[in-house]
Amino acid sequence: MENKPVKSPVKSTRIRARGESAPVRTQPDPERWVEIAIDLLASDGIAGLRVEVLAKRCGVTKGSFYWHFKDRQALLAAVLERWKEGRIRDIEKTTAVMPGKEREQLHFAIEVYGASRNRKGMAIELAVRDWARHDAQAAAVVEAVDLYRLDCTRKLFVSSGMSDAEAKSRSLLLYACVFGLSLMHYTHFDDNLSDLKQRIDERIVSN
Amino acid sequence: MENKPVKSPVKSTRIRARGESAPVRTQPDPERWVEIAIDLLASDGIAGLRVEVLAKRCGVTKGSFYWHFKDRQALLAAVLERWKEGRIRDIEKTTAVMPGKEREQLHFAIEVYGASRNRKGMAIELAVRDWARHDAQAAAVVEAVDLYRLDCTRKLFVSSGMSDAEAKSRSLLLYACVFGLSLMHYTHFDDNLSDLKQRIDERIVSN
DNA sequence: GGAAACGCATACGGTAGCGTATGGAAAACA
DNA sequence: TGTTTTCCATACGCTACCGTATGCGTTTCC
Repeated sequence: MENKPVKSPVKSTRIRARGESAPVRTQPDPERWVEIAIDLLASDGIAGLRVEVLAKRCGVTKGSFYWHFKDRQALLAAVLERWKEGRIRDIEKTTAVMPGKEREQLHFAIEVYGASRNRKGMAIELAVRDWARHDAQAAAVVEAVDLYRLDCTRKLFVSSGMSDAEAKSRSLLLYACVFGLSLMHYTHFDDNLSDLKQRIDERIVSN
Repeated sequence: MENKPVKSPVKSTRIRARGESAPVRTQPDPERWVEIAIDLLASDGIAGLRVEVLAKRCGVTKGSFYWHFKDRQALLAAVLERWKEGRIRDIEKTTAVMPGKEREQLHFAIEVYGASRNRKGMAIELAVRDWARHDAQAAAVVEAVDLYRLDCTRKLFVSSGMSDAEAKSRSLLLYACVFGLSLMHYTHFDDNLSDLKQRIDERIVSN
C-alpha cells in the first residue's frame, strides 16, 4: 500500500536479493524520492510539489518517476504516510513517561516543537497543515497526528498528578501556543523567544 | 496604486460622474472583483485564485478582468491591501481603550479571533499566512498586521495596569494561542471550545 | 445622430504540468 | 552469450493557466 513499481510486482527492495554483490546503488531508491519530495514540500508547499520538478531535483526525468509511482497521488500518499510515522515516533520518544521528569519533558517538548530550532520540521508541518485544508487525505493524517500528540502530552500532565480533564485542556492549550508561535516566526521575535518559552512554561505547564 | 483601468487613466468610479441617471450598475465595480477574489482565496487558497476562475465566478470572461487589472499581480496586491486595511480597522475597533473595560475587551478579542465564529475570516487569515510563506509581498502585509494587532492588545494590557514588558509578552502569547487553536479546528474540539476560551482567559489575560 | 470611449467576448500564442507510449542501455539471469 | 528484467530518456497528447490582440455592442459626449 506504499509506493510500488507499477509495471512489475517485484519490489525494488529486491534489487540485490540474491547476488548481494556491491551495495553501491547511490541513486534513487524509492525512499529517496519521498525524502526529496518532503524537502520540496517544505520549501515550496504542496503547490510546488510537482513531479517534473521533483524528478529534476532527483537528477532524472519523470520517466523514472512514473516507473516508481503510479501517479502523483501515490507520491503524495507516500509523503503523508512517511510524515505521519515520523511524527508519531518523535512524540512517542519525547514523551515516554518517566515518573518525576514530567515537567522537564514538557519543557523539552516546547523546545523541540518551537519554531526556533527545527525550522525545516516546522516548515513541513505548516505545509502539511495547509495542504490538509484542501485535501481530505491530508486532513485525516494531520488530525491523527494532532490527536496522538495531544494524548501523549495529556498523559504527561496526568502522570504529574493532574485530573484528566485538566490535563486534556492544558495539553490542547500548550499545543495551540507552540504552534501558534510558529505561525509568526519573524526575526523580530527571535529575541524574546527564550523569554516566551519560559512564559509558556510558567503559564501552561506549571500552575 | 490600486486597481486601475489599464487602457484609460480615467477611473471607473467616474462611471456616473455627471449624468447621474440610474445607479443600476449591478455588475462588477472594481471592488466586486476583489471581494470575490477574497472569497476564492478563502475557499481554495492562493493557488486557487486564478484569473479565469475568478472571472467565471464574476459571470464574465477574463477579457473583462484584464480591462480592470493590469495582470494577476495587480489583483493580488489589491487583495492584500484590502485585507490589511480591513484587519487594521477591525482590531482598532475592538481594542480602542475603554478604561476599566480592558479585560472585557480582551475576552471579546478572543471570541472574535477564535475560529469558532468567523470561520470565513479565519479561512482568509490562514490562506494569507500560507501565501506569505512563499511571497515577500504577502509576508510584509502579514507582518504589518501582526505587529499592529500585537501592539493593540499590548496597549490594553498596559492600560489594565501591567508593565510594558509583561504586556508585550502576554500579548504575543494570547495571539499565539488563539491562532494556534485555529490551526486545528476539528469538530472534536468544538465541544470544549468555550471551556478552552475560558482557560485562555484565566491563564493569559487574568493573572 | 455621429464619434469617441467603455466594458466585455472571442481567439490566439505560449508555458507548465500530468500521464502515456515507446525505445534503449545496462544489469541480471540462464 | 543470449534473453529477460531494470531503470530511465524522449516524445507525445492533453488540460489549465497567463497575457495579448482584436472586434463588437452599448453608453456617453458633442
